[in-house]
Amino acid sequence: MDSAQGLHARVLDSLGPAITAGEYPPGSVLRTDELEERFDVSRTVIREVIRVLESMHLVTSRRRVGVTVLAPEEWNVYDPRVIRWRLAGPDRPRQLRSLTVLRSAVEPVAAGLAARLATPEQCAELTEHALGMVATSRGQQLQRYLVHDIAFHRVILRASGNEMFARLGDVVAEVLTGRTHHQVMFTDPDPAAVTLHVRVAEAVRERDAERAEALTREIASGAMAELDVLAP
Amino acid sequence: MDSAQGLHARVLDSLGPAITAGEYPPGSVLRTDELEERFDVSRTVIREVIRVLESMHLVTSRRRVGVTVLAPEEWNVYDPRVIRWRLAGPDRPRQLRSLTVLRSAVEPVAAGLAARLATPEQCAELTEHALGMVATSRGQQLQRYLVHDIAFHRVILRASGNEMFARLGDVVAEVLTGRTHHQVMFTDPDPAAVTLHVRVAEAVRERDAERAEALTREIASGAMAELDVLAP
DNA sequence: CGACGCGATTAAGTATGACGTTTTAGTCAC
DNA sequence: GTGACTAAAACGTCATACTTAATCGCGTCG
Repeated sequence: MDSAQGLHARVLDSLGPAITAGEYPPGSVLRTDELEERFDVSRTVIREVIRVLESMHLVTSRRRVGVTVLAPEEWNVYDPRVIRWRLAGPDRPRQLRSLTVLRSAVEPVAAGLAARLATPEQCAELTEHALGMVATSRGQQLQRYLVHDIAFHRVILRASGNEMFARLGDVVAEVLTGRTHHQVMFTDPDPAAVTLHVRVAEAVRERDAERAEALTREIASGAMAELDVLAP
Repeated sequence: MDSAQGLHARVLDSLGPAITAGEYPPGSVLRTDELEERFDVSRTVIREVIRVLESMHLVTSRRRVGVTVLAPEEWNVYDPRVIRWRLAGPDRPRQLRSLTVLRSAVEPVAAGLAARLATPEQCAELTEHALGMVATSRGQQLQRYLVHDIAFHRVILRASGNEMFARLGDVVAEVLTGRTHHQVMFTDPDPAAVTLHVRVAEAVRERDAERAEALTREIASGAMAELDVLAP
């Protein structure tokens, strides 16, 4: 997933998760030359990493003091990398909850907008993926089901015409992927959820914003309920 | 607002807005040594700036090619700085629209959650700021009104107990501030909106989630309507 | 005895030159 | 015309020297 093509990327993908995992409690101080030695890279690389972490508000760098780890409330929790790191760490349940609540707020509104704004092509994509979900919802084809599920939600968010909603596509993908991979999900997807997706596609196709929004709200409720079962 | 305490910060606050303003169309290529000369700083500084811009997905850096400006769809539109830059540039109307739609999706849900989870202290703060809004809603006290308005929405978002909602406090503040400063708002705030805020505070205090959510939806509708008047 | 201030120290910030690495493009041979 | 090989261009990394600002401690003054 993380290609880590450069040295700084490698260091970042090591240090970032460590911070979001709470290995360095807020207020901890890191010194650049210490990190230099720890990762066996030059100062250039460390400084670039620090700058990026700083831009995520994970740390703050002050002269004569060092690089201080910030409190979680300061973090840029919308940064896709921060989300991914937290999903991979001990904060995972809490993060999943936050994201699911966010989804439950955004996706219904997005679906309503999509019903008004979706292009014929997007309607077609939506239907296609909904049917794809139906087709792969039985017989341990979770992997392929997931692809359609993600694509479906992506299209909804994109079709809403709101760039900020569209950008949440990655977040939703992360959540759905996480659900499939990390969680014990031996059983096939809930048939009710599958049906709901089909009906959302229908509502959007028929430009019925109210219904699209209401149905998506149901999907979101389902996701919340599922969360109560699977996350502490 | 931007203190720009370091060289890299200064360069960033010059290059970032230029990119989000579309001065460098997607696909444009910047070379580091060219930037070095343009800003009269060392490679160290330029490289750090590039790394941060890269982390915002504003640009991508490839060997033998240079630093390529990415398409707006790629941008991390949730990064507070990107939001600020876009609000300050020609993309402002579009950005305001996106943010207001986002608010209209999130804030009602946040208010509903706040009604269930707000601490007594937060309830008190809410009431205080609602009353503050009432007190300053007449007689050209926009500046002081704004403070209470921002604080009110911040408390709602924070009281929702969702860290991702809480993080939108800055965004809302940016939008509300922008409305007051950039727009021609000679008239006093809409009395209906003020009343709605008071009633939301009431609903939260009485733990009436449904009502808090519905009332906040009305506030959001108002903001959307106001936008139709003021943004192209 | 306490408060204020000045200097010394420390760690980040900046500059610079050298070298490595990757990717593209151009050329030459077949 | 196609292939491979080479050369150049731009970023990536390293090492080092120097600058700047913040903090700590010591000393002086009130």
